[in-house]
Amino acid sequence: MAGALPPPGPPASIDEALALVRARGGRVTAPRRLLLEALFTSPAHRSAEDLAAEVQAVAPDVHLSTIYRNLEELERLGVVVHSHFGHGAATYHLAGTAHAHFLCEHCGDAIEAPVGVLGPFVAAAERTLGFRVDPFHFAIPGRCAACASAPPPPAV
Amino acid sequence: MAGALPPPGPPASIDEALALVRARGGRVTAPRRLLLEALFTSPAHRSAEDLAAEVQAVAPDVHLSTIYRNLEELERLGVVVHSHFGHGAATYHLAGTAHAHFLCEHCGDAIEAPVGVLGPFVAAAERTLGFRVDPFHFAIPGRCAACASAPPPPAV
DNA sequence: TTGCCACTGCGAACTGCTCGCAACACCACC
DNA sequence: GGTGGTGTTGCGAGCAGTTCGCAGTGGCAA
Repeated sequence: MAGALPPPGPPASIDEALALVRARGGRVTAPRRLLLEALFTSPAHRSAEDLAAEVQAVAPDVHLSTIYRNLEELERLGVVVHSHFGHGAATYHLAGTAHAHFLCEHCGDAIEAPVGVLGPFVAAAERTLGFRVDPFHFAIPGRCAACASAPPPPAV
Repeated sequence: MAGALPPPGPPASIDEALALVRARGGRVTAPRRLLLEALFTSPAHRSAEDLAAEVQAVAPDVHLSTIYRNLEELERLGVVVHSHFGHGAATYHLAGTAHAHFLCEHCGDAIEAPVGVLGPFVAAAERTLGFRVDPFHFAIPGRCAACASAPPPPAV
C-alpha cells in the first residue's frame, strides 16, 4: 500500500490497529496482539470473558483485567465497539462491523439489523425530540418472528 | 397456570394489587404493602435500592433481598415492570405507566418517549423482520438535543 | 385456636467489572 | 548493543447489583 495515509475509518487489519496504538504512544505487547488476533479472526460477538479465554488458550498468563484494559483502549482508538445484549455481559466486536441488534427475550436469539429498518426511526427521533439515537450500543429487545407467532407463555 | 383469573389490565390501586397477590395464593405482608405504597405514591422510576430506602424509612428491618423478591413477584403478576437505563441498576415502576425512554449517554438525562415516535419503527421492525419490539425494557441510548448540538468530545 | 407453608431477615455468594500497586518489558535514544 | 523512561502487565482486592439457601416468623384457612 502507499505510504503515510492516515486511515479514515476503523483499521482493516491487525497491523493497522497496532499502528494506531503506536501512533498515540502505545506499545505493541503480546496480550494486545493476541487480543487483536482474536477479534480479527472471527466477526462474532464475544464477551470480555470469551475473548480472555481465546487469548489464554495461547498465553495462559494473560489476566482478565488486562483484557478489559485493552478493550477499553482499543475502543478509545475506534478499533472495537461494545454493545449490550440483555442482562448479561457486554459483547465486543470490530468497529467496522457495527450494526444494530434485535435480541429475542424468549429464545435469546440475536438478529443483526439492516440499517434500513432503523433509519426512519432514527430520523423521527431526531426530528421530533432532537434526540440522536445510537442504535448500536444496546440491543433492541423483543420477540423474534418464531417466538412471536408461538402462543405466548402463561403469565405465571 | 390454569387461567381462572384473567386480570384485564394492571391493577389501579394498592388494594387491587394485593387482591391479585391473594388470588394466586400469596399473602399480604407488611413489606409487600409498604413496597406497593412506595410504588403507587410516585410515578418516578426508582431502583430497587431507592424503593428499599423508602420502605425502610417506615420499617427499617425490611431487607433488600425482600424488596427484590417482592419486585420479582409483582412483576410476574403484571403489577410492575422494570427497565434498564444504561449501565446502572434497573429501575421499577407501575406497569400501567409503561413508556419508552431515551437516555442521553452524555449528560445522563432520560426523556420519556411519546409512543408516536416509536410506532412507525415498531411497525417497520415487525413488517421487515417479523420482530415484535418491546421498546420499554431497555432505554434507547443516544444524545439529547442539547448534547448533540454541543461540539463532540475529541476522539482521544 | 391451630397448623401449614408463604414469606421474611440475614448473610454469603455470584457476576461483571474496576482499581491500585509493584514488577516487567517495549522501544526511543544514545 | 546497551540503557532508561514509562506504558503495560499480573495479581488480588473491591465494588455494585443481584440472587440464593436457610432457619425462623407470622398470615390466614380451617
